[in-house]
Amino acid sequence: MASGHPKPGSPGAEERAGAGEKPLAAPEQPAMAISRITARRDFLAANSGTRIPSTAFILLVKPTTLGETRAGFTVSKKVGNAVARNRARRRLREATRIAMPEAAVEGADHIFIARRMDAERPFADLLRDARQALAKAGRKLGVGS
RNA sequence: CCAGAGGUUCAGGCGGCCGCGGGGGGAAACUCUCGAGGAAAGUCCGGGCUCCACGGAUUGACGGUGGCGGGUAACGCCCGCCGGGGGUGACCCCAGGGACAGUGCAACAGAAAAGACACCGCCGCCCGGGCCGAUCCCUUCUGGGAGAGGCUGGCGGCAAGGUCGAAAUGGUGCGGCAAGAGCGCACCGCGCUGCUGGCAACAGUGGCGGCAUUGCAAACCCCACCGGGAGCAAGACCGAAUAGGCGCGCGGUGCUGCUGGCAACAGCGGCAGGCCUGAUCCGGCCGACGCGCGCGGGUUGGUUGCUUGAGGUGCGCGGCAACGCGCAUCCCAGAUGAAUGGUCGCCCAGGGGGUGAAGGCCCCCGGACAGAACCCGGCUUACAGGACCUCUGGCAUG
Repeated sequence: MASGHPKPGSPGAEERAGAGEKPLAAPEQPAMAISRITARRDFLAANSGTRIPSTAFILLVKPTTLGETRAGFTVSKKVGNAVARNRARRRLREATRIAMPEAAVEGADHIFIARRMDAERPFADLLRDARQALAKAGRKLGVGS
């Protein structure tokens, strides 16, 4: 919340707003900011996006007009019990935290749907899968648009 | 030392680096701090809390509980005790009220399964019938007759023994008898009853009775006691459009009788309908439709409820115990597409392999069940591997 937003202005200029306006990709920002998808309608909307299957997950990418890059995770009961589902979601989150700033499609929604073998796959492999899937999505959409 | 019984407890540890959620500080950069479980699980009981419903009496239905006493906010939980069963023992198991209120069921096997029976068997009598038949008599022969005895049979008595079964109409012993039998007696068991002990369940004991009284109530049932419904997606607040809606006041419903009126209709009386409970009674309330006044908003999102509580820990006191009381001290997750993760190193347990006489050394694998969702008290189920305490039986030593 209210991340970064370095204000070039003088610190003395007390400006009470700040929270309202969205920072539009400051030029000095090294990587894109990733926010989280939580609303059900956004998940449903992403169903029509580009679909990239991988070993431990399925990636859905859907460009939006919001101007921000977002990620969401879907872990159904097919994955296992509550412990297995938590673990799958956390590992996916960690992998995307590392991989997305460098490889995500800017301004698009990314949905990761966990598969059953998610929890067993070594983390290094999972991370590589995420990078490859994101790169593939970038190529597809780049060609498309 | 071996085998076993009961209980308590842990749930890998430490440290880098990069992250996540809550709270505090700060103008900011940032920083400090807290962050899953014993079952968080199943949602099977009991509560708190919230909203809804709720006039009284009687009765019924449905669900639950079931030895006694205690603990508790409460319980179907816990503790202690009683009774029954199992074990050498420590200990363990038991829905453990009622089967002379009624109905029902008791498969198979077996002679017989509920007020019953006689298959084998035991005993007595009958010798009448059938079969076999040593031997003897008659007859030329065929054949006929007598006939001890055996087998089979008939009538009656019996239920001890055998057989079947989950269960067989009390058990053991002695007497008794043709053989037997509670037929008689003693003890045990059972029923009724008195006394003593105990708050009680119940125990002990005296008298009487005779074998009466099969089992199943986790079959219906009977008895006693208990029980409103829904759940934090409860509920509250904030903000926007349309429609339905809701409350109050006034007039006011249907059928029918009489009276008045040409009629519309009016007056008086009786009956009816719906709701308040499944039923009955008492009691209460409502009204088709019209007019007037007032209120308010399904859903989605946000905020709240939301974590300080029948709370944890320590000490003391009371109690056999469950537990209670007092004092001190601590604050210990609050997410909501849902935080507690990723990775690396060392150590600790575990498994496998290699080497060695062995202590050991090296390598590989690798960490049970499982994730808070309003909060407590229980129950049940899942669980790698440990640690500790108490007790029992046996062996050895002293």
